[in-house]
Amino acid sequence: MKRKPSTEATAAWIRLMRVQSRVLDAVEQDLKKGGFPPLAWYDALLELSRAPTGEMRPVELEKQMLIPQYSTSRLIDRLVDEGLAVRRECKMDKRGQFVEITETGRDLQKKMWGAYSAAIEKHVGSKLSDADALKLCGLLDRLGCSCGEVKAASAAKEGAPAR
Amino acid sequence: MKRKPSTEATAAWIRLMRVQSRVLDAVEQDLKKGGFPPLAWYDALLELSRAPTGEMRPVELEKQMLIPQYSTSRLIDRLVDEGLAVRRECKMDKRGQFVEITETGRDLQKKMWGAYSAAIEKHVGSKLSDADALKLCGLLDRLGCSCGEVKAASAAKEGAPAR
DNA sequence: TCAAGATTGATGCAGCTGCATTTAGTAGGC
DNA sequence: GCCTACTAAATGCAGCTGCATCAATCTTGA
Repeated sequence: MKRKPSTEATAAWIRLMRVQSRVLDAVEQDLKKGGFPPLAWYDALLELSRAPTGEMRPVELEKQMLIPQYSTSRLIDRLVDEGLAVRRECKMDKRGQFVEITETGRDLQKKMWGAYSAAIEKHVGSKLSDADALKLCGLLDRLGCSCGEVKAASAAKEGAPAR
Repeated sequence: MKRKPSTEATAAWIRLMRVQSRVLDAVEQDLKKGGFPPLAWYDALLELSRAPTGEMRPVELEKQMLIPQYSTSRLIDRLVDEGLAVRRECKMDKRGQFVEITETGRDLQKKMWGAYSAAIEKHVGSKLSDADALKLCGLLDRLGCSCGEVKAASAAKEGAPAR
């Protein structure tokens, strides 16, 4: 069971870890400089804003964002504290609730997309041709442990979820 | 300044974030199941074990691992608490110190490499041919914000640093 | 020689994560 | 109806991260 990975695989692993961390840091840093909250907030706001009614069950949000339950719970807390979302009771299921994005929340999501998209362009787009970006996608997808595909189209218009 | 990135670049960004997080999780999970400490500990032990004298200044460790100063300081605390390293005073510079890996530390590093390398093979190696792994390296390197190259050779023999 | 500035390492604080547990409500079987 | 099993969400605790700051020491230059 030992010394199995090839040097190539190991090198790919190292780069995957290093480069992701560098690029993520750079993007988060750019957002912070713009006075914006962390990326996770953006992801949540984006999901909420995409919901046809503007509201979602925490459970759904959790599935969309691929983060654990407690994490969702606390993220919602923070959004609500900042007035970016509100909790609504769920009459069909009294255990549950709905989370609805506010106008402030929608505004912030849009403003963040400006800074966020600029950061993606700066730290990814400008360093890779479209063809190479596609190649990278293809290779990365093969590593994705059967993680559902992300349609490029869905990300293109209004924002991109991370994680 | 808005809506700049191509859909290809955005898709690459999303996958970079998602896949890295999945793969890292999977590897960390495997290590945890084996009863081992987190990857960061491994990285530190590896750097220390590679030092010709078995000891390093925290500042050097910091530079090697590309983590912030306070993070190094606390990581060393934990290693020392667990008997994996010891602090030694530095006579040339009384502000500073040396950190030396213990035999226990060396043993742990070696044992961890068994589990770690198996995890790399399982989650990366087995999903990519060597040629594709190299392609992936090439593409990722272009995103690396002038981060120093990692020689494949240095990683091959005894372990691979993350981050 | 001595003050100003840089460097080394530690630490208090706040926020976030994971884990386990708790609380509350639902649903199914009998 | 009532007991059990399940699901939705919240929360207490520990550990880790980032940020700012601190104390101690070293270096430099006038």
